Amino acid sequence: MGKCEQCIVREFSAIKALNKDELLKIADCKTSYTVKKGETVFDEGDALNGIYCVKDGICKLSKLSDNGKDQIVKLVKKGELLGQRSLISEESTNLSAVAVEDMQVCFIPKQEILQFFNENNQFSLNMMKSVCGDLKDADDNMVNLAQKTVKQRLAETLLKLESDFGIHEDGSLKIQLSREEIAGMIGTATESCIRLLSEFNKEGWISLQGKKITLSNKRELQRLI
Amino acid sequence: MGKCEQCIVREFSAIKALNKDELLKIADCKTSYTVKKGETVFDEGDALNGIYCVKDGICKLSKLSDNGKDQIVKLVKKGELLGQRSLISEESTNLSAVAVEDMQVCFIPKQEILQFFNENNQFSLNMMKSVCGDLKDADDNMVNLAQKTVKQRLAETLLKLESDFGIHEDGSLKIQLSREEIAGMIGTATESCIRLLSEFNKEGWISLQGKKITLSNKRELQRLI
DNA sequence: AGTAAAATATGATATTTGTCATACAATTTG
DNA sequence: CAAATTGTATGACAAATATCATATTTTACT
Repeated sequence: MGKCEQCIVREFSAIKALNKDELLKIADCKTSYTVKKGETVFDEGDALNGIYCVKDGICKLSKLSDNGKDQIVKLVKKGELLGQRSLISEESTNLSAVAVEDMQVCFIPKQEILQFFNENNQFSLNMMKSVCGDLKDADDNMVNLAQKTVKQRLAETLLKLESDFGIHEDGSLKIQLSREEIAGMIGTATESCIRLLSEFNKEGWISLQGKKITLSNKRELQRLI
Repeated sequence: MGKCEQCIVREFSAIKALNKDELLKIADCKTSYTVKKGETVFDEGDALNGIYCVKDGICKLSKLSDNGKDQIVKLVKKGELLGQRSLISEESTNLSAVAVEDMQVCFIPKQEILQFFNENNQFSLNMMKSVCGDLKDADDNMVNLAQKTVKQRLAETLLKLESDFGIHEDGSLKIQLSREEIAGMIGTATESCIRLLSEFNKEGWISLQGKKITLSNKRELQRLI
């Protein structure tokens, strides 16, 4: 079993507030495993018995709408935690978590976390900050969905994907999402998303090579927003 | 200065975790005042030096979009706190708070709250739960904005206004919002909102008498969603 | 490699929603 | 109380977006 003390992503979440002893306690009770691209970490409505620490990879948090479409609420990357809201609220999850690329995750049982809440104020405060950050993002997203056009949202999402997840040496976005997933992020029909990507491509703002997307004119994309 | 110990809304928020002494401390440093309908509690971008406890009345939390429209993110009522996110994140507010009806609010300085975070775990936990509740609502809202039609969102909003704020003896919604505000909640143009309200009225699902709205066929409204 | 399945692309069309114009009603103000 | 302002209502039209149909390309699978 890996030592949390030496885990690279230790510093990226509320966990950074834990001391040596506390980290040893986690290392002792955690379960590490791999989640392949497309596999589910948890499903909407599941009762979680703990939280997940994402050691590597990316997953999407999404919610199935009545019309059968999956709305992506957030992309979670290396270093972040999964399932805090559900644990804190003592409710089943309201979102599904599905790997967008192969992941390594560690599951930490509920009771450990609850104990840290009681014993380590900085841990609680960090967790609060993290949830507050999510809330701010969600509010911003709401305003975008309500008030901006699909075109604007697509441009904004592309820029955000680049700044959040970076680019390959060839300049293309590191994160690879299907057209359907991108549509699910911006809240539109898959066909509309494809159509607009084609349009952006024709305008020369982006270039498409299969699934690869390269932002070739960020200034113009920015101007759209 | 009023005693927080005897305040009716004490039980409705994270504050319920505070003991007698802690309540006395708040009572000692808080500032109570009135905010008239239409007046601002704080503006987007303001740096807050504390949080507000809503003793009476309702306010809207909204964000101004680039297109000049105000998107309402949440309605805050009696008993709830205002400005927690900003305080916890140590950031300026991302939302404006404007009274929808006359309010009585108490301002509690930042340092008091931060001290409670350090000394009272249950208070921290309650606050976390409250923020998590907001996050869940925001996620649900995002999905609705992204995947449902304006008609569905209007029906849902009307039903929610009734269940959250109740009705008068004559059956009409207790909370009175302008058409523009309702439009700002569901994320649509004011004219579209007015048009749909007229349509609902003609269908006999609601009845309109001036600003008063009565839900006369909730089953049909529910069916729309 | 060859076939099936899935993802991407694009056209045609329908529907939804926004915008602009204008009228009317209600409310505020002097 | 009258005038002015603001809010509500409705029509006509334009724009944005969804839906359905159908290719085409890519990927997955023996």
